[in-house]
Amino acid sequence: MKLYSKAARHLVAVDCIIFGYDILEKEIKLLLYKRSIKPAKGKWSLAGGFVEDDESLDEAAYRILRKITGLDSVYLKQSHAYGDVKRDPGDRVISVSYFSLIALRNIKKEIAEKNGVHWRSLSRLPNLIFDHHEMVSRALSSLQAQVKVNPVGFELLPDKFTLVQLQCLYEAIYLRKMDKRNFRKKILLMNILEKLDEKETVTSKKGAYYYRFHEEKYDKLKKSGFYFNLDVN
Amino acid sequence: MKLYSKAARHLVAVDCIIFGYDILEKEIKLLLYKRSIKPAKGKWSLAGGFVEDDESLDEAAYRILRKITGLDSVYLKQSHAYGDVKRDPGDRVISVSYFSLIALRNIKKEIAEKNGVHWRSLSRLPNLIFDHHEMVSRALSSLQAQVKVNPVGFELLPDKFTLVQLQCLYEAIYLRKMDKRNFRKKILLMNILEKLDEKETVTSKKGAYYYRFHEEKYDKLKKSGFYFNLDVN
DNA sequence: CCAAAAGTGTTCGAATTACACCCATGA
DNA sequence: TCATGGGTGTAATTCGAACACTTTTGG
Repeated sequence: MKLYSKAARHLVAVDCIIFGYDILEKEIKLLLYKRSIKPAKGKWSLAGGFVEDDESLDEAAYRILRKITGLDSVYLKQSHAYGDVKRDPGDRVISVSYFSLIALRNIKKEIAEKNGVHWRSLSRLPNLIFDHHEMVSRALSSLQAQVKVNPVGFELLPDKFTLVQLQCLYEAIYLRKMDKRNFRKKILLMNILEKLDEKETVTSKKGAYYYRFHEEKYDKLKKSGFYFNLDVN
Repeated sequence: MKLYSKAARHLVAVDCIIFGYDILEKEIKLLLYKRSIKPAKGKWSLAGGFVEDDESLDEAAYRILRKITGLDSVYLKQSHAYGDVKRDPGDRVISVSYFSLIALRNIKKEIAEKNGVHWRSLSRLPNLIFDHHEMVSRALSSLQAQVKVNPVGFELLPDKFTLVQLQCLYEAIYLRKMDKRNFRKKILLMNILEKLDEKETVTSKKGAYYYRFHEEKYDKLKKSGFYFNLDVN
């Protein structure tokens, strides 16, 4: 049905802020690519695309994410809608931003490189087109708020990770150091991690035990009124 | 410029979740109106409208708010974008929701009634069209999160208010009772309220002192690293 | 004088912070 | 054997929760 025929129609895009965590460099990275169309062709940009007639906003975001990363089931959350009339010099485009968390290693290199995408450290971003910097900083705030209150940080890590790695991830997200003993105490007391027998022996001689996020435990706890909260000095 | 000529164009609307606080009934109310166009003509709806070519999303939301309430400078914050293909049976419409806080008394009755709008208690809402219920519940969550961390609750009260009124407002937002002594202790210790000499003597014989939100104090404190936090048992 | 609402402090327990040394191991 | 990173516990403090009586005054 087309009952609103007189109203204006707009180009609507989605832009994806794709966060990854580099476990070696201990840095949050962003997936950027060099824009292939005019205007601002060749400039650094978030991954984005126009919303089609037959897809929802969420579906559009997934489509773009899948196309660029080759990944299927990833954490994806709407962040904010940007609607300034002149935000895109190419035309009036309303854009809804999404942020996504992916484990760096999972991304298929070939697909990524074929699409001309690159991981760039959050702390040394190049200039981005349009209002993409604003999108990033808003998404980072959302990310910081999210990981405090939901166990989504694990999305950025491999299945098996050490407590040191987990802490480094949180430090990278919050841009500050945390106390090792307090951090470990808090996360372990939650009882949502499973300690494995295996050790990670690359970064230290002694080796650090691997842990795994135990989703069933977490779901059960959550149902019985438990709230994840990882907020340490 | 029109550089993206091949992409699909969409109707984009904004819908406003307008919260008011009824200081007498101690209830949060929502400004609803009876839809005047097909489909769902005559059904209860949020205040909304299509985004024009020459206005941003924020501007569109302000325009609608102004038209419906006659008010100019109100608290308005983007909440979420809704993009399901079939969310509106009239046509494919992408809608960005905004929530707004206004002091009930400020609204100009004539304008409101001329527009056929009505305040409805949040706890006994009628059926709303489309996905407007979801918009409301998401906006309520945002409101709850906001008033915890920012002094925006005052937007829902008159300039002068008593501590009892402030507490009742918080209780209405959180849907639970709070401890009187702890509440007062916490808000007063923040040192962002100004106690007036005047008393409110309608609801009690003794009378309750009026307070005012002292914005300058708050701004100063905020600059020096203070964080508003009103989270009481 | 009494009903009704405003106003006021203290105690207890839990959570958060601060803090420094031993352990295991490969080179 | 020693350098490197992993792992651990306790004391002090702060913060949040629970809780009940006095005050004022109009009718």
